[in-house]
Amino acid sequence: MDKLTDRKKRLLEAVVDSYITSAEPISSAAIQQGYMPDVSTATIRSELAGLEEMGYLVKPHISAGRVPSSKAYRFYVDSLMQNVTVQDILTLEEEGKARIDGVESIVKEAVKVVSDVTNYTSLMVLEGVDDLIVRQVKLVGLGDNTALVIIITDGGVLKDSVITLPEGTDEGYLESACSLINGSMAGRSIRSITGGDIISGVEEFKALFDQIINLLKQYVSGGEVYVEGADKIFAYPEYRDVENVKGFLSVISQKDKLQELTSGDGVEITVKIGAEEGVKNMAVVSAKYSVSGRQIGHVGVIGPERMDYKKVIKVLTTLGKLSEEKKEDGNGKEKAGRKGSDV
Amino acid sequence: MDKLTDRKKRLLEAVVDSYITSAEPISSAAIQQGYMPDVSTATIRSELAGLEEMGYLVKPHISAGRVPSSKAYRFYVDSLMQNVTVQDILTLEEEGKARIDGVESIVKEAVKVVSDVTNYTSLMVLEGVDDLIVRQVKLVGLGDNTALVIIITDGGVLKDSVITLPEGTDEGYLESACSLINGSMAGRSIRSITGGDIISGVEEFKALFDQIINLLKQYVSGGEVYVEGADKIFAYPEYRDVENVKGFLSVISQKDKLQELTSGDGVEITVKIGAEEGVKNMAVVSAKYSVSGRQIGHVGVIGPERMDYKKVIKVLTTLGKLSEEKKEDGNGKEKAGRKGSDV
DNA sequence: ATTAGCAGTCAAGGGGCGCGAGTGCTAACA
DNA sequence: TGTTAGCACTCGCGCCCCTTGACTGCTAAT
Repeated sequence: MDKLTDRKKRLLEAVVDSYITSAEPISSAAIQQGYMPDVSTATIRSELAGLEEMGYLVKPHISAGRVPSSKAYRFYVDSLMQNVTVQDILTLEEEGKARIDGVESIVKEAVKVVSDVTNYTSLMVLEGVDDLIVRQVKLVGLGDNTALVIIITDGGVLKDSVITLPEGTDEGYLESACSLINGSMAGRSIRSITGGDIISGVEEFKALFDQIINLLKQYVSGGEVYVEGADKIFAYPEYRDVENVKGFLSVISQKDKLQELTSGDGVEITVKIGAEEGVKNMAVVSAKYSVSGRQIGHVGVIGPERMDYKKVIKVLTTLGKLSEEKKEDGNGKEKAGRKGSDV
Repeated sequence: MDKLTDRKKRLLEAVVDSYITSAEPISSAAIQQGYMPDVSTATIRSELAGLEEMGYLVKPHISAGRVPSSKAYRFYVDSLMQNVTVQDILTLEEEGKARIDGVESIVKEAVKVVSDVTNYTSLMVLEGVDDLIVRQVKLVGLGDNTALVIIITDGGVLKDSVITLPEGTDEGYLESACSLINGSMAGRSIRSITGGDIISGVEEFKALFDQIINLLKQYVSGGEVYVEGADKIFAYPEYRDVENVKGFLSVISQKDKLQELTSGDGVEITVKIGAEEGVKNMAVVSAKYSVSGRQIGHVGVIGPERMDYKKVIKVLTTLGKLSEEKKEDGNGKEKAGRKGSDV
């Protein structure tokens, strides 16, 4: 009685499936009608009792139908994951026409699309980018002993930052500093630069080096987060209860929490379900997200535990594949040759 | 009976004041106790009846105390605004030590401080920046017929963008394009550049010009929005009701709505209260926000209609003054000379 | 192993009731 | 004329009780 028989599995899927659409406790009769017309409700009941004992199902109260536990959802998505393949490519055209505008706007568009297509609140968590290769560092004097640092990497330009220079420096100083910096940083990854083994040979530039390395460190910690469609949550009846909304809002306002939730170590798709995974009465599905073949973060969806996992996983998988394909593809619309690898 | 007598005014303020802290209907007895021990509750009642008739007060039901209407709040803040002066500078030290990191992180810090100090959800709406002066435009070739455009203005660097070049261009092309572009754009405001009167004299560079102007246009539409402390809202009992939370969440997820709500034309402090102003059961207080003497957007606070306007207005005013003072000050903490500094 | 039938359980919804907070009105008073 | 005390009235709220109906678990027969 400890093992999931085949029928129990089908039953379990039936319960989860129904509950995902109805959001109300599922009775034995309902299952019989919708899924297993050839066995009696009594049989179903006894099977359900078994599943309940195993912790897959829960009864809100003794005379109510069954509701899936987190464990049930877990089972459900796990069995779902087994046949995840790149199926019919969903109409994510929008993402296809990836704009010229640099990472930020692509990301914004993507997160919007995900939210619209799935009808859940969607997330984009950009992560620290410590494996970017620094291509070039530029210093632009701004007068008043300040200069703008522009760090160009193979993944785009790190955002603007101003540093201060020692008293009384001139353009010449900037130029020599610049070439010195490029000499020791260009071509290396951010990780290795911030690793600490880089020292300006020249005492005069030490402070400058330190400032730039600090900037880089800051970027590494990264963690921009975009949330789209937060109000979509009210489409789901569980959010008539303020407590749940509270939990939801609290999660999506904590950037670090989101970061943690969406980061599956290396896995393509991560699914976190329920309180044990830090999201009471909620679920978070997330996938790696890449632009131009480089992984820059994770896209995700957050919603009720009875999320439409099928749909969500499909959408995220598709998006993931799309964004990865670009690697081969250059960033042009035509894919002739590899004449134009990444940006 | 159509005019607000002096006593009525005091009474009105008393009601709003109490309600702001208690969130419960105010009875005549409560007012007598806390504000006017020298008149009887009966008198107060008859006065309140008058105020109610004038539309300042509302009774949830016939045997309940009074609750302020939006009109009452409006009166309240208006009378408040008359004695807004720079009072005791609040401990906004955090803002003082404005970091080196450029606008973005200053803004993030500011919005966080506002939320923490006021204990409301705070907003920062960055606006289109069409009066920035373009200082310099740089083109950095990236190979593969693409180039990075870096537009340096007196307000910082506009974000990274990649453009495509005509086939078969080389460094020389970039260089001459660059100087041509700078020749016609440097020193001018974004508004005037996008105004449309700039044309590349040379046919060869026309496409390039157009792309850059398009980029600028995009920036002008601007509208970055930061929201901090969204979950603080649950500290206030009106948000036990899901409907209100719904309204709240819906407002803070609409960037354009936030933009509209916080933009008071030229006014230092804007206060929008209630449904007539687009925020049912809520209020939004906002102020201009400047960095280094340049106005870059608006900070604001959103919360229940019975917001602690005194506190909020004080905080925002102070922050506004602080950020404007920098204009005079250079951008350093010590104001000796203009020797530079910042950090 | 499955089924029909039956008794048991309990959430949800509705009506009735008493309490108490707070009002409006009226008549008396300064 | 403005203020006050007193009183009757109103109505939301919480409480209890009841009924209904949707389920289940159990048992005995197939």
